[in-house]
Amino acid sequence: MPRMSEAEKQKSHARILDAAADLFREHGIEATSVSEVMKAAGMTHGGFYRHFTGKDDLVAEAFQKAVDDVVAGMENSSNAETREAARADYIETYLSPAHVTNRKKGCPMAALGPELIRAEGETHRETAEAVNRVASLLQGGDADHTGYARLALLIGSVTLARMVNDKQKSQSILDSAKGAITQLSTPG
Amino acid sequence: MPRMSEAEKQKSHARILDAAADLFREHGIEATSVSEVMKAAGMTHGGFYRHFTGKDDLVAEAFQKAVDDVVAGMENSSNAETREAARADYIETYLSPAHVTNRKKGCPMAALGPELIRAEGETHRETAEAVNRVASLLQGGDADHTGYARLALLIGSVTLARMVNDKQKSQSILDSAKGAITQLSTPG
DNA sequence: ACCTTTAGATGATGATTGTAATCTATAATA
DNA sequence: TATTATAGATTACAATCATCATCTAAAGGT
Repeated sequence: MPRMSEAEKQKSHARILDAAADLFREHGIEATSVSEVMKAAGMTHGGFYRHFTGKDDLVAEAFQKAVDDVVAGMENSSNAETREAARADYIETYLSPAHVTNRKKGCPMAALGPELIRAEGETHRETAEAVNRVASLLQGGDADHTGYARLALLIGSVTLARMVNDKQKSQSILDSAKGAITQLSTPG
Repeated sequence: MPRMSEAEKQKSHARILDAAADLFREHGIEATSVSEVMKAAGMTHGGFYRHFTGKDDLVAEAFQKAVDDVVAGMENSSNAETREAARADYIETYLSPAHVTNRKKGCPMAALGPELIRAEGETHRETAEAVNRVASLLQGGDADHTGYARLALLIGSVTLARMVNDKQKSQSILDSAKGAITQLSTPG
């Protein structure tokens, strides 16, 4: 069928990236094959290497995209009058049952964290950068240093809520996190 | 070379389990092959199925063992005069640079959480149980419901500290977690 | 002492993996 | 319009995977 316009190639590229970001978050990076990704993107595996140098390259780009989407979603939050309101919105969404269930569209750090730790090169650098980027978005002001703790609480809670696989207990975990995260802001 | 006494068989079984628990935590479950585990245990891959029905079985047993070790380590903590002191010890150890570095002997929930979420059957049940068991050990009294939040903070913080791969930032994350976890006890 | 049982070794199984060479149809260029 | 460059399809590759059949040697019961 090829060849196609430059714009269409970019569309293919984006489709591969979207499929990869979803599949990686849902089934893990190691458990997802290149051909699964390509099939989900509506292509066969052969064309993959016209877009990426290898699977590692795909992982790096897909993770970056997932993080960008999450950050963008927070920055132009619907009713983000103040930055503080946007932050509260984000936390509310993060600690929702929907986020616990919908892994493939959820936080890439929570889904892939431990797997990314073992990554090297570009992926590794991006991982570290993503942590710092999101943590700084979560902290209150310059004097506030709770960004890391907030992010840790979010990531840890969603992970635990997914591990218990019991709606009621899952909700208890989310509630516990909500209660805790408010305590972190007010200086003790 | 076989056959050996029942006691020696159990020793082999334990060696396989130890090797698996280490390798899974260090490289992940999917990324670790049965023959890698057997080689680390000092055997060839063929004998594996005399001990386990399959890899899933191994995962379940190895995870259980890792959790048991962690819990036991907390319960007979060296200077565990009060239960509260043991808890404080555990948190201190958990939020140490050594724990961040030494993945293969660290918390199995932090290392394998997202991978275990996708597990089924026995492993899945054990995962849920482990969360509840450790969370209840972490909470103060009956009136205290911060166990989940504390555990989430621990798991999330070690994960983040491992993701940044920068000693200084890693330490900042641990410090942030220590500051946060003390705030969780005192009723706001 | 003989026989049965079995832990672990050896080797083969078929499936799946990441990567690459080759093909082909078409869009861009001249 | 004829040529060229290339996105994606097809097919092939060697490696690795989990699992299993078979072989072996030695331990335990008789």
